[in-house]
Amino acid sequence: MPEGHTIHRLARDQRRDLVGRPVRASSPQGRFAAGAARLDGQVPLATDAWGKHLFHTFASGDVLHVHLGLIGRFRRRTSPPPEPVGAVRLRMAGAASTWDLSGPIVCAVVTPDRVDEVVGALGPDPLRPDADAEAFVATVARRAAPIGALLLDQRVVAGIGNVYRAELCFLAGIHPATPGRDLTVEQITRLWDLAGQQLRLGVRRNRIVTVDPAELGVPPSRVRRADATYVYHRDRCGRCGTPTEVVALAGRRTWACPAEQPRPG
DNA sequence: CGATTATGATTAA
DNA sequence: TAATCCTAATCGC
Repeated sequence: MPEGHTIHRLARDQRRDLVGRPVRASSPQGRFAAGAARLDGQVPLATDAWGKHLFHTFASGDVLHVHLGLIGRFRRRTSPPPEPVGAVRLRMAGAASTWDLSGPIVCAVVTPDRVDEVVGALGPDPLRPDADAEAFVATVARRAAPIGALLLDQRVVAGIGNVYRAELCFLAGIHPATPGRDLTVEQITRLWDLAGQQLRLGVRRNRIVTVDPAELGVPPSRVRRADATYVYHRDRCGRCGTPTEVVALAGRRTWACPAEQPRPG
């Protein structure tokens, strides 16, 4: 679920649902009892996404910092909400909608200074209008690490995860093991542009569909999960049918099409 | 019903 | 590189 598109979509939806009116905060599961008690009754003024980090700034100056990690999830319910389902770390109830958070890797009340620290450690986020594309290009062009590892490194570019890294390399026709410094400026710029396009599509659809739905002849909403990517987690390339190659990069598996992403060298 | 897996990231070794 | 944390869905027996 959670790559950058998920977080930016959540920011947008939760901004509309929660900002400007007091929220009722609670921790049905109990693991965030003190934080929820502190936020209860406070008025969120702004909600912001940076890469995979989500921030809610309250009128008091308190900031709620959430990172979903691998398994974290927000579920929207109608207010007043029904009994929580599963392990709900934080429930934020607004006037018409309630958001239930489970399984986050980070859920904390922090100061604006801490926000600066977190954001300062991130590379440019293609979903932010002010993102510094040049910085991404310059970083990748100088690094010897494989592009498949650099794309997962949040200090290089913020918001890309295991699905998008595989798919972006495929869409650019680049093998993920290619060292960053062996790529041309045009190739790196192409990766940046594709990242922005794909992440924006992800925000709009609220899911990752990197295949061109026209190639499948169905609307995006009816693309099955297993068909939604060209190479990620697939045995065969979704475009040409060639058996995919599995590569371990940055400690995780990624996939490539040997026919359309020739190995470097 | 237990094991495995997952779109993440940090810490220890 | 491996262990670890968070949770829930899915898979195999």
